[in-house]
Amino acid sequence: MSKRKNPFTEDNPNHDFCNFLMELAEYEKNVSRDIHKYNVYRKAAATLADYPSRIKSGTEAKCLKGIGDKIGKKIDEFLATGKLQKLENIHGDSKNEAINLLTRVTGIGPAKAHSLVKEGITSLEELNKNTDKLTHHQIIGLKYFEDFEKKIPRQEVAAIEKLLVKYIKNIDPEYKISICGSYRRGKSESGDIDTLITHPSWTSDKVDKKHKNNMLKNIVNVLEKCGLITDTLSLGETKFMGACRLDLEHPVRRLDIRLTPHDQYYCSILYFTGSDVFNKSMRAHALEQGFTLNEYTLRPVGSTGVPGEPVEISSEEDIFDIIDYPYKKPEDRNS
DNA sequence: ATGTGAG
DNA sequence: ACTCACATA
Repeated sequence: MSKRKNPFTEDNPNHDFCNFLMELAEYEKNVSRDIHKYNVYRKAAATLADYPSRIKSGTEAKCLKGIGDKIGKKIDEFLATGKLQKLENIHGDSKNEAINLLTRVTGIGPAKAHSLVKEGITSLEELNKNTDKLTHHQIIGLKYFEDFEKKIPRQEVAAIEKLLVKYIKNIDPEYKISICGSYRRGKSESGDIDTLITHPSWTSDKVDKKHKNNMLKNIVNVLEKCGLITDTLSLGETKFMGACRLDLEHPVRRLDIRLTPHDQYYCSILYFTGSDVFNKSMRAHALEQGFTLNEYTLRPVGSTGVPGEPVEISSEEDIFDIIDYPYKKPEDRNS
């Protein structure tokens, strides 16, 4: 997923409160470097997003978990004036605006943004003149700044998927390829392309490091040769992060490829299909049934709390069955 | 080894 | 929450 900020776009009755709380959260994380305040604001926004009716006052809000005096006051101010002075002041400060801008470049986080601003680099133009201060990842992020913020239409992801499958199966038809994320959940637009690949010959019990090493590198090499992959942000044994493009008529898109052991493929697919909220509730359900579920495996949890050996899984449905959770098609996992 | 960043 | 990759030291 891309650098998105506000998951509360739903038509919930308190969505304007959620918005300003998330703005305050971003400010605390990126500018104040205060991760605790960031978490406090996010928690408050999350509880308000869950609340089914419109909040009428700060006092009412304070009854909710995660909302205290300070946030209650802010809700009152917002109800009375339609804005927050604190936020107005933040937006009026060009240093804050610069940090918020720079942070939108992939690879630049709060720490790097601060050091750049301290050196007087506050715009993309300035950044372009100072690429010597950037890592490779950050340079690519800058190069495609506009493209990377564009949403990807579903049919374009489908076209890229077709090419990925064609080229990779051409290396070895036994590769299994699936694009997860919001695309698999049926969304009409995606932020990036999250690809999972496995091969029956590679399972987690085989610690065949050299072989594994070359598998992903080979795939990336081929995709580069045919012009689909345009840039590499990072490339390890199991994870590629980079950029691709359907053709010259289309923007450059963020592409991630993960190579997963064959016996862990379905847990990975489940995990990377999301949504985050769905994953959380499914993992919670698994725990109630005495299992622990993660990106790799489903394991029974003994009375001692120590996880046992992974359960053998041969489809996504298996996972639902074993923990007795009603099967949900990817399209129904959006919350 | 440690910090930063991504997902 | 947790893992991975990369840069720097």
